[in-house]
Amino acid sequence: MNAVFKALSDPTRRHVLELLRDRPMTAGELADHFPVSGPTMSAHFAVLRGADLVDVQKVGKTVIYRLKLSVLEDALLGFVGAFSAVTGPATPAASTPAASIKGTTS
Amino acid sequence: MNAVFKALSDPTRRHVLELLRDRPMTAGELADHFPVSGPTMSAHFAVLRGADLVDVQKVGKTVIYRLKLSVLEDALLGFVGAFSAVTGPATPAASTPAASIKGTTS
DNA sequence: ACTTCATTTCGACGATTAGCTAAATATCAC
DNA sequence: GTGATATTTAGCTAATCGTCGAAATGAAGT
Repeated sequence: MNAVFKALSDPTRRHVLELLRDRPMTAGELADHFPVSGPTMSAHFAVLRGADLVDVQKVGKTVIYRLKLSVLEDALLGFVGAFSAVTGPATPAASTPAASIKGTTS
Repeated sequence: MNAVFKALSDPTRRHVLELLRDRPMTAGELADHFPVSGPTMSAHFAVLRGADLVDVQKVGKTVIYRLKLSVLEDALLGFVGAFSAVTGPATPAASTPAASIKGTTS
Protein backbone atom coordinates (compact mmCIF):
# COMPACT_ATOMS: atom_id res chain seq x y z
CA MET A 1 0.00 0.00 0.00
CA ASN A 2 2.90 2.23 0.66
CA ALA A 3 4.04 1.61 -2.89
CA VAL A 4 0.67 2.74 -4.18
CA PHE A 5 0.80 6.04 -2.33
CA LYS A 6 4.38 6.48 -3.41
CA ALA A 7 3.38 5.91 -7.02
CA LEU A 8 0.47 8.30 -6.66
CA SER A 9 2.67 11.07 -5.31
CA ASP A 10 3.82 12.03 -8.79
CA PRO A 11 1.49 14.03 -11.06
CA THR A 12 2.77 12.35 -14.21
CA ARG A 13 2.02 8.92 -12.84
CA ARG A 14 -1.43 9.95 -11.69
CA HIS A 15 -2.09 11.29 -15.15
CA VAL A 16 -0.93 8.03 -16.69
CA LEU A 17 -3.45 6.18 -14.56
CA GLU A 18 -6.17 8.57 -15.67
CA LEU A 19 -5.31 7.92 -19.29
CA LEU A 20 -5.40 4.21 -18.59
CA ARG A 21 -8.80 4.62 -17.03
CA ASP A 22 -10.40 4.99 -20.46
CA ARG A 23 -8.53 2.29 -22.29
CA PRO A 24 -5.37 0.24 -22.24
CA MET A 25 -2.54 1.96 -24.03
CA THR A 26 0.94 1.17 -25.21
CA ALA A 27 3.99 2.69 -23.58
CA GLY A 28 4.63 4.93 -26.57
CA GLU A 29 1.03 6.01 -26.78
CA LEU A 30 1.11 7.03 -23.13
CA ALA A 31 4.46 8.71 -23.52
CA ASP A 32 3.08 10.90 -26.31
CA HIS A 33 0.94 12.67 -23.73
CA PHE A 34 3.90 13.92 -21.76
CA PRO A 35 6.79 16.29 -22.47
CA VAL A 36 9.41 14.00 -21.02
CA SER A 37 11.78 11.51 -22.57
CA GLY A 38 10.98 7.88 -23.23
CA PRO A 39 13.34 6.55 -20.59
CA THR A 40 11.79 8.86 -18.03
CA MET A 41 8.35 7.54 -18.88
CA SER A 42 9.70 4.02 -18.71
CA ALA A 43 10.87 4.73 -15.19
CA HIS A 44 7.41 5.96 -14.27
CA PHE A 45 5.93 2.80 -15.71
CA ALA A 46 8.31 0.77 -13.58
CA VAL A 47 7.07 2.53 -10.47
CA LEU A 48 3.47 1.85 -11.42
CA ARG A 49 4.34 -1.80 -12.02
CA GLY A 50 6.11 -1.92 -8.67
CA ALA A 51 2.92 -0.71 -7.02
CA ASP A 52 1.00 -3.33 -8.97
CA LEU A 53 -1.21 -0.60 -10.35
CA VAL A 54 -0.88 -1.74 -13.93
CA ASP A 55 -0.85 -4.93 -15.91
CA VAL A 56 1.69 -5.38 -18.63
CA GLN A 57 1.21 -7.27 -21.85
CA LYS A 58 3.81 -7.51 -24.50
CA VAL A 59 2.38 -7.55 -27.99
CA GLY A 60 4.83 -7.58 -30.82
CA LYS A 61 7.21 -4.75 -30.34
CA THR A 62 4.86 -2.79 -28.19
CA VAL A 63 3.95 -3.07 -24.54
CA ILE A 64 0.37 -2.58 -23.52
CA TYR A 65 -0.34 -1.12 -20.11
CA ARG A 66 -3.65 -1.77 -18.46
CA LEU A 67 -4.98 -0.24 -15.25
CA LYS A 68 -5.58 -2.51 -12.28
CA LEU A 69 -8.51 -0.66 -10.87
CA SER A 70 -9.04 -2.92 -7.89
CA VAL A 71 -5.57 -2.25 -6.55
CA LEU A 72 -6.09 1.48 -6.84
CA GLU A 73 -9.45 1.23 -5.13
CA ASP A 74 -8.31 -1.07 -2.38
CA ALA A 75 -5.53 1.27 -1.38
CA LEU A 76 -7.35 4.57 -1.61
CA LEU A 77 -10.78 3.52 -0.48
CA GLY A 78 -9.27 1.35 2.20
CA PHE A 79 -7.37 4.29 3.56
CA VAL A 80 -10.16 6.84 3.33
CA GLY A 81 -12.58 4.24 4.57
CA ALA A 82 -10.77 4.04 7.84
CA PHE A 83 -11.63 7.70 8.32
CA SER A 84 -15.10 8.25 7.03
CA ALA A 85 -16.68 4.78 7.05
CA VAL A 86 -19.04 5.68 4.23
CA THR A 87 -16.38 4.81 1.76
CA GLY A 88 -15.42 1.97 4.02
CA PRO A 89 -13.64 -1.35 3.46
CA ALA A 90 -16.67 -3.25 2.17
CA THR A 91 -19.53 -0.85 2.22
CA PRO A 92 -20.01 0.82 -1.17
CA ALA A 93 -23.41 2.27 -0.43
CA ALA A 94 -23.50 3.09 3.22
CA SER A 95 -25.98 5.43 4.80
CA THR A 96 -23.70 7.61 6.86
CA PRO A 97 -22.82 10.77 4.99
CA ALA A 98 -19.24 11.76 5.18
CA ALA A 99 -20.32 15.21 6.22
CA SER A 100 -21.46 13.95 9.57
CA ILE A 101 -17.96 13.25 10.70
CA LYS A 102 -16.61 16.25 12.42
CA GLY A 103 -13.72 17.21 14.60
CA THR A 104 -14.27 15.35 17.80
CA THR A 105 -15.25 17.41 20.74
CA SER A 106 -14.21 14.80 23.25
CA MET B 1 -4.47 18.12 -4.61
CA ASN B 2 -0.93 17.39 -5.56
CA ALA B 3 0.12 18.51 -2.11
CA VAL B 4 -2.28 16.06 -0.55
CA PHE B 5 -0.89 13.11 -2.47
CA LYS B 6 2.60 14.30 -1.71
CA ALA B 7 1.78 14.46 1.98
CA LEU B 8 0.20 11.03 1.83
CA SER B 9 3.27 9.47 0.25
CA ASP B 10 5.02 9.18 3.60
CA PRO B 11 4.00 6.43 6.05
CA THR B 12 4.70 8.55 9.09
CA ARG B 13 2.40 11.30 7.85
CA ARG B 14 -0.33 8.85 6.99
CA HIS B 15 -0.05 7.44 10.48
CA VAL B 16 -0.29 10.90 11.96
CA LEU B 17 -3.54 11.42 10.10
CA GLU B 18 -4.83 8.12 11.40
CA LEU B 19 -4.03 9.16 14.94
CA LEU B 20 -5.79 12.45 14.31
CA ARG B 21 -8.81 10.57 13.05
CA ASP B 22 -9.73 9.62 16.60
CA ARG B 23 -9.09 12.91 18.29
CA PRO B 24 -7.14 16.13 18.00
CA MET B 25 -3.69 15.85 19.50
CA THR B 26 -0.81 18.09 20.40
CA ALA B 27 2.45 17.99 18.47
CA GLY B 28 4.25 16.33 21.34
CA GLU B 29 1.51 13.81 21.87
CA LEU B 30 1.69 12.84 18.23
CA ALA B 31 5.46 12.77 18.28
CA ASP B 32 5.40 10.26 21.12
CA HIS B 33 4.03 7.70 18.71
CA PHE B 34 7.07 7.80 16.46
CA PRO B 35 10.72 6.93 16.87
CA VAL B 36 11.95 10.08 15.19
CA SER B 37 13.19 13.40 16.55
CA GLY B 38 11.02 16.39 17.32
CA PRO B 39 12.32 18.48 14.45
CA THR B 40 11.60 15.64 12.06
CA MET B 41 8.04 15.41 13.30
CA SER B 42 7.71 19.16 13.05
CA ALA B 43 8.75 18.91 9.41
CA HIS B 44 6.09 16.29 8.81
CA PHE B 45 3.52 18.54 10.43
CA ALA B 46 4.58 21.34 8.13
CA VAL B 47 3.94 19.16 5.10
CA LEU B 48 0.50 18.24 6.42
CA ARG B 49 -0.24 21.91 7.00
CA GLY B 50 0.98 22.69 3.51
CA ALA B 51 -1.51 20.20 2.13
CA ASP B 52 -4.20 21.78 4.30
CA LEU B 53 -4.87 18.39 5.82
CA VAL B 54 -4.75 19.66 9.39
CA ASP B 55 -5.93 22.58 11.42
CA VAL B 56 -3.60 24.15 13.91
CA GLN B 57 -4.54 25.72 17.18
CA LYS B 58 -2.05 27.14 19.58
CA VAL B 59 -3.02 26.65 23.21
CA GLY B 60 -0.56 27.85 25.77
CA LYS B 61 2.76 26.33 24.97
CA THR B 62 1.28 23.44 23.06
CA VAL B 63 0.00 23.20 19.52
CA ILE B 64 -3.10 21.20 18.81
CA TYR B 65 -3.43 19.48 15.47
CA ARG B 66 -6.83 18.58 14.14
CA LEU B 67 -7.65 16.55 11.03
CA LYS B 68 -9.44 18.26 8.17
CA LEU B 69 -11.40 15.28 6.96
CA SER B 70 -13.10 17.00 4.07
CA VAL B 71 -9.83 17.90 2.45
CA LEU B 72 -8.66 14.31 2.70
CA GLU B 73 -11.92 13.06 1.29
CA ASP B 74 -12.14 15.56 -1.51
CA ALA B 75 -8.71 14.64 -2.77
CA LEU B 76 -8.88 10.87 -2.44
CA LEU B 77 -12.53 10.27 -3.24
CA GLY B 78 -12.35 12.81 -6.00
CA PHE B 79 -9.45 11.00 -7.57
CA VAL B 80 -10.81 7.49 -7.17
CA GLY B 81 -14.21 8.70 -8.18
CA ALA B 82 -12.92 9.59 -11.58
CA PHE B 83 -12.07 5.95 -12.08
CA SER B 84 -14.90 3.94 -10.68
CA ALA B 85 -18.41 5.23 -11.09
CA VAL B 86 -19.55 3.39 -7.97
CA THR B 87 -17.29 5.35 -5.73
CA GLY B 88 -17.45 8.52 -7.67
CA PRO B 89 -19.87 11.06 -9.11
CA ALA B 90 -23.02 9.70 -7.55
CA THR B 91 -23.27 6.91 -5.05
CA PRO B 92 -26.43 4.89 -5.74
CA ALA B 93 -27.93 5.14 -2.31
CA ALA B 94 -26.07 7.91 -0.59
CA SER B 95 -24.71 11.23 -1.65
CA THR B 96 -21.67 12.47 0.14
CA PRO B 97 -20.47 16.01 -0.36
CA ALA B 98 -17.01 14.75 -1.03
CA ALA B 99 -18.18 12.30 -3.62
CA SER B 100 -20.12 14.74 -5.69
CA ILE B 101 -17.18 15.87 -7.64
CA LYS B 102 -15.75 14.73 -10.89
CA GLY B 103 -16.81 15.18 -14.37
CA THR B 104 -14.38 14.58 -17.10
CA THR B 105 -10.75 14.54 -16.37
CA SER B 106 -7.95 15.14 -18.82
C1' DA C 1 14.39 37.92 35.38
C1' DC C 2 15.35 33.16 35.08
C1' DT C 3 14.21 28.56 34.19
C1' DT C 4 11.54 25.00 32.11
C1' DC C 5 8.75 23.00 28.69
C1' DA C 6 6.74 22.63 23.80
C1' DT C 7 7.54 23.44 19.31
C1' DT C 8 9.71 25.28 15.33
C1' DT C 9 13.67 27.02 12.54
C1' DC C 10 18.36 26.47 10.94
C1' DG C 11 22.03 24.15 8.69
C1' DA C 12 23.86 20.02 7.32
C1' DC C 13 23.96 15.16 5.91
C1' DG C 14 22.90 10.79 3.23
C1' DA C 15 19.25 8.68 0.51
C1' DT C 16 15.94 8.88 -2.90
C1' DT C 17 13.94 10.67 -7.13
C1' DA C 18 12.93 12.64 -11.70
C1' DG C 19 15.18 13.92 -15.43
C1' DC C 20 18.54 13.39 -19.31
C1' DT C 21 21.61 11.01 -23.16
C1' DA C 22 23.52 6.96 -24.92
C1' DA C 23 23.42 2.18 -25.37
C1' DA C 24 21.16 -2.31 -25.08
C1' DT C 25 17.32 -5.49 -26.11
C1' DA C 26 13.49 -7.22 -28.69
C1' DT C 27 10.50 -7.54 -32.60
C1' DC C 28 9.09 -6.78 -37.07
C1' DA C 29 9.82 -5.96 -42.26
C1' DC C 30 12.82 -6.44 -45.88
C1' DG D 1 21.35 -10.61 -41.82
C1' DT D 2 20.25 -5.43 -42.08
C1' DG D 3 17.56 -1.74 -40.83
C1' DA D 4 13.79 0.46 -38.51
C1' DT D 5 10.79 0.81 -34.48
C1' DA D 6 9.42 0.25 -29.45
C1' DT D 7 10.84 -0.06 -24.97
C1' DT D 8 14.01 -0.74 -21.31
C1' DT D 9 18.61 -0.53 -19.00
C1' DA D 10 22.79 1.94 -17.68
C1' DG D 11 25.09 5.80 -16.06
C1' DC D 12 24.91 10.36 -14.73
C1' DT D 13 23.28 14.98 -12.63
C1' DA D 14 20.39 18.07 -10.02
C1' DA D 15 16.75 18.58 -6.98
C1' DT D 16 14.00 16.99 -3.29
C1' DC D 17 13.33 14.46 1.02
C1' DG D 18 13.68 12.53 5.63
C1' DT D 19 16.57 12.84 9.20
C1' DC D 20 19.50 14.79 12.77
C1' DG D 21 21.60 18.09 16.55
C1' DA D 22 21.83 22.75 17.90
C1' DA D 23 19.78 26.96 18.37
C1' DA D 24 15.71 30.03 18.38
C1' DT D 25 10.95 31.19 19.72
C1' DG D 26 7.12 31.44 22.85
C1' DA D 27 4.52 30.69 26.86
C1' DA D 28 4.15 29.45 31.49
C1' DG D 29 5.87 28.94 36.46
C1' DT D 30 9.02 30.23 40.00
